[in-house]
Amino acid sequence: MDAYLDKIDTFINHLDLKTLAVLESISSTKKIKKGEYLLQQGEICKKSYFIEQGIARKFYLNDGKEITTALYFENDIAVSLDSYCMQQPSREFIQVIADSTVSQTSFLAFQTAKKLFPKLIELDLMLTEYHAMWLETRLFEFHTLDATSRYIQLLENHPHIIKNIPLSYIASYLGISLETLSRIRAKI
Amino acid sequence: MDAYLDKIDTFINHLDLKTLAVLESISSTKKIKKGEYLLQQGEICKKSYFIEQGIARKFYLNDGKEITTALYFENDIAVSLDSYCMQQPSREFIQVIADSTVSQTSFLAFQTAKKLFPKLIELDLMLTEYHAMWLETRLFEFHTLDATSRYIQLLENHPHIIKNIPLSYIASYLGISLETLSRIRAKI
DNA sequence: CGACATATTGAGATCCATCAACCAATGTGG
DNA sequence: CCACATTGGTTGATGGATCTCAATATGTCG
Repeated sequence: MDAYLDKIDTFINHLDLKTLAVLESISSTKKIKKGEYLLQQGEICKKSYFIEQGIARKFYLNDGKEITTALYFENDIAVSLDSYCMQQPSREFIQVIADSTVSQTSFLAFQTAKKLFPKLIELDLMLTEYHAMWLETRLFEFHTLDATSRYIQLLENHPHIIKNIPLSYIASYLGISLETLSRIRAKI
Repeated sequence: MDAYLDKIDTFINHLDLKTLAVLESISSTKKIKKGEYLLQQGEICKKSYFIEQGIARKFYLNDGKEITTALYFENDIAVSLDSYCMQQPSREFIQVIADSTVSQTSFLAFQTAKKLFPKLIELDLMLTEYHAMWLETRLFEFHTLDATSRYIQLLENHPHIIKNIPLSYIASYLGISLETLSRIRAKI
């Protein structure tokens, strides 16, 4: 799947200057402090957030408990997919959990830009495909791996996660309790 | 999310005649007998399969056990996403589990057609977005619901499934054992 | 230092998988 | 048409993985 990221990268680097300029013009960089929210539950996700630097997480509330569904690092794009695609209120929160710099792009501006610069539709498609493949990988892990294996998998693929993120977020991202994760770590 | 399907439907119905004709020309309808495979593990997924009539499932082998990852009915599109997008060997099988009629579209032909008829890229994007949202829903269920709730959820959203599909497939689709599913059914 | 978030550890309960036996329906070859 | 295999489903007993509740540490930051 990294190959696909490369493909996307190459695609962007080969965009004509006008298209690149438009992309630039509809994005703006912003510094966000740890703990602040990019998106609140109930809001419509009107922007996509490219993490230039820092960490963010996406989560929702279930019976008052926070369930972390995604963790974002440098070069990841954070959106609440259904809210973004359908422009409906979001069930999810997106929160920055370390001081960060994000480049945000308005959904509407991007829609307009896509009409004028069709290459951007292709880009959107590739990004969405990548995200869908990532979701399938994650489902695969829930389907086949037990808690310990899921954690090891995470360790191997994203070693930086453990150093920077509270265990409680990681545990809920893995779909296990904080205590179980702690025990898993003690055992390894 | 049904609203999004409607949107896609509307989009297709408003395509210009030429684009529709191209879409038609690169697709072909085929009858498939129960048990036959649309895609085998190791093959590259070179086609997408629109189920006009019948039932199919997607699964992979894990330690020799079949894990069903998707169930397809009328109007669903079956592909092995990563194999299709990246044109790499598939980990998954796609098997027809009832006599079916499918309309298959070649990946390559579709790629070519998209170059000539950009509306098709938009269509592809919408379909991919829909699929990604579906995956998120499924992940949500694995994350928050226990076996019984997942089954009930399935019952409510897809009552036709239970009538037509062996319990063993449903169980593995839900990520539980056949026996557990049987007990859940007895209890409800 | 005190306060509050973060992490570890223990004990008991619960969910679910596994193994194994069994039943019912369907189909197949002789 | 019968004997038997095959497939799909149920049921019981047991063990393991993981959750929950609760107590106790270990930060970390004003």
